[in-house]
Amino acid sequence: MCDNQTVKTRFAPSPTGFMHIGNLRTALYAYLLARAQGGSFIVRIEDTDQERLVEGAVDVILDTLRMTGLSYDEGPGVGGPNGPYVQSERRDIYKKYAEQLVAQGDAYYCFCTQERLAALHDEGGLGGYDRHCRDLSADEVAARLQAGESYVIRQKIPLEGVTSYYDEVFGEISMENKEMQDQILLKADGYPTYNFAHVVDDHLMGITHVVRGSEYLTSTPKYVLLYDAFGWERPHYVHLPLLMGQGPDGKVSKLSKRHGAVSFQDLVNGGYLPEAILNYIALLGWCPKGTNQEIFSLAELQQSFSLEGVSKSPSVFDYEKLNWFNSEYIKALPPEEFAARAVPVLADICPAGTDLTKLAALLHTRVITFAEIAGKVDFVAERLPLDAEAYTNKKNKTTPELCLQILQQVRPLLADVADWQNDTLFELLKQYAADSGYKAGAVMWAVRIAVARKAVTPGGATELMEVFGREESLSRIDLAITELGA
RNA sequence: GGCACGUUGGAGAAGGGGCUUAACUCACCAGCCUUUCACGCUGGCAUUCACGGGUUCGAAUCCCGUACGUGUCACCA
Repeated sequence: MCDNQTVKTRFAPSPTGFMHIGNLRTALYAYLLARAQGGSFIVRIEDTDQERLVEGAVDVILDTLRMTGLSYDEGPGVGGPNGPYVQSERRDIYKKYAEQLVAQGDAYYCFCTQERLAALHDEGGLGGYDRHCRDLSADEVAARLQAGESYVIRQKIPLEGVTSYYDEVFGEISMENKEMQDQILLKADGYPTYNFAHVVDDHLMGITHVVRGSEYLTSTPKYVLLYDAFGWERPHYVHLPLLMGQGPDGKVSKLSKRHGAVSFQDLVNGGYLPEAILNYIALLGWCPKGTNQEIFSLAELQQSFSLEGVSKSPSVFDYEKLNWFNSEYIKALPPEEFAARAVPVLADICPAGTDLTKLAALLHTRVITFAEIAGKVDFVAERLPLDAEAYTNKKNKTTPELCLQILQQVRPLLADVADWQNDTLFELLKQYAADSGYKAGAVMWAVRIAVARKAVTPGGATELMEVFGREESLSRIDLAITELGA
């Protein structure tokens, strides 16, 4: 074990084009584990699958880390003493180590064709590779290599015995060697597989804690065998419970696209704040000790994070709870900041003369995501078609007829208001209600419906009039009177 | 199918032999506040910890089995 070293973790994503939320959480935990103890955190790009390369995918990953504040000490863009940090640029390294393993007798050349492998799979089913080339003679191997035959290098797994390792969250994990395949280390195209490359790199880069999803829990014995074969010190393993999604049928499975927006960028585009997303996923599979706190900044997470709080059981990603976090973060935004983000959106859809700052203020406590804004102010952007029945309200006992009357009486009063402000308007209507004997609620209802032309609005009658401004407000009331009168 | 891991309310979860008549949060429901909605506030929401045995004076907590779920068995990571 390596207790005296400082912790060094890594995030090693494949550039697949988007940042899966589960991946982000893995990155977060790896980051937190290192930072909580003053250790370092590095990023490595695992692009050994040439067929799955996606243009610009690395930038997506790096942008996400930047937006979430997960800073790294070594990696693409920042460099470091253990580079390069992109696996496709390290091919010579893997080849060298793979050959070393062959020389030691812990790996072997395999010349089996893909067709043979496929046939094996078709007939036998679940047996896997039959180790056909495991015991080829040295001469035969040399000859076939000489002849230029295509080959891969496979790991020579012991036929008997048990391999176990200790996982920091799941505990002791044991696996019978006979359950393991002689997995491919080096592919025919010269690239290493994940199974091999990550072991070599983690060792060379000095990684002390391997943090990754629990889908690797049962393949880790194979990796441990590799460390042992090289005589390298094994790292600590930290497998994280899976992130699940719940389908419409109620069934849960590994969170994937069929469950909706599952990438960081999808969520951001959906109006979620990076801090809210990060905060939420931090709590999926981890719970702080001795506190019920739920709102955490990245800095606070760094302070509180520890492995003991990591759970073993998978957790279901819940958009409702994410919504709650997001609305909390939005409410916590200073008004100016909220306005700075909302006003540009509003400016695009609202007519000139609208008080956008006031509108933004009304929206501040009523919005769950920024993406919702447009839908909430549609009534400002245009005069919505309005059914007279909208004037009927049970609680305030209003009817279209009553509202017409109120509007007709209130309209000249409003026209005389010099100071077109919420407070002034509100006092005026209240006074009118007192004078006329109508319930204040009824008056407000009539005016609000007339002005907004919508049943549910962000803000009350006079708040909305302030947003609309005098001219538009009176004009809308006139329209309402005409419509109700007809 | 083999192997591995998991199982506390609709979701996230605390609790890890007596302090639990099982915290807290989301969702949901009811009420209050109120210029609709939202915000905010108050209260409700598992007599029970997948099930069955066992250990113990005592179990959600320890042991065994069963069921269910998920993951994994690629020249993908």
